[in-house]
Amino acid sequence: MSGVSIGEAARVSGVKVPTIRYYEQVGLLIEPPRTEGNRRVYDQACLQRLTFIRHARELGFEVDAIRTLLDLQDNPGQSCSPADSIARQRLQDVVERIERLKALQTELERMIVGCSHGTIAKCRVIEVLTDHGQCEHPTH
Amino acid sequence: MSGVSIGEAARVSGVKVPTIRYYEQVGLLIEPPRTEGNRRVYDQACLQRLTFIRHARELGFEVDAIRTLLDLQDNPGQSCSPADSIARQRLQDVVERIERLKALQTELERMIVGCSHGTIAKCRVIEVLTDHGQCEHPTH
DNA sequence: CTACAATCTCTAGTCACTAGAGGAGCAAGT
DNA sequence: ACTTGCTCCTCTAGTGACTAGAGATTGTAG
Repeated sequence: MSGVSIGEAARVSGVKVPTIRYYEQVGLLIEPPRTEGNRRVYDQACLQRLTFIRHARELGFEVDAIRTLLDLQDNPGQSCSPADSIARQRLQDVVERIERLKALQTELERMIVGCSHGTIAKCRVIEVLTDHGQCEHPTH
Repeated sequence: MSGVSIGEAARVSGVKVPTIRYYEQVGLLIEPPRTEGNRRVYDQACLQRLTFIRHARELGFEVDAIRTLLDLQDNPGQSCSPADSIARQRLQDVVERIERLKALQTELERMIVGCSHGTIAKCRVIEVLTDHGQCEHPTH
């Protein structure tokens, strides 16, 4: 017992049905056993794995990184430093992205606040986009 | 005079050569005139348009939004409120993304700090990913 | 028995490029 | 004139992580 259909697996894990099939296709999930009628049957371990994947994806880990993390999870005796470094790499990524987005936020706000809501001819939004010299952030 | 090659246009605008051709293909740029030897020739207006596109892309506007912004720029008599609302939409997007990334940052930091650098069996990174209940942020 | 939902496989589409093949044009040096 | 090497041309296919849809089959509730 305790085998569930793909639909049920989707409901439980929060991963959509086609996405589950996709994960199987790209090798994140091993091919599950089938019923006589050729339907996939998922057991508890598989469901956990799915939840793991969903969670990791939500944290922005790439599928490739997740593959490595899953490999590590499957071999609990190893050093966890690869997992640690993947997570650190991801954190650095996130921090950098936040920085860049904050710069964008500033610039967008300047554009919008400066707009006097008249015609395009005097639109600050268009103007800033046209003339890059008006940017305060030299990052781009 | 004043017509430049695609390579020169790329250098001036900061948009790569294949990307320029791509923009032409998807209709952001009109097809430029050609030399006898079939090479594209860009004039000043085209270069400005390219810079406009690059800048807008750097601010994260989608190609579709840029199409609209370019249309607006071409008709300067109109109200600028569509441009304004595209920019506001984009700003909201950015702000939301920052929020989400900050939550991720927190969670990644908790994962990493909690890791005692032993084996996978005790790895906090893997543990948190496996057991979603350990998340503080209920957003996912 | 008959709807209807859920599942199956397969292909193609998304976005904004990027990479590469295979060929032609062009400018400078020998 | 010739060669070297750069730029340019078109075209197709690949990226990541799915998503959408067609068309067929299976399972289930009334």
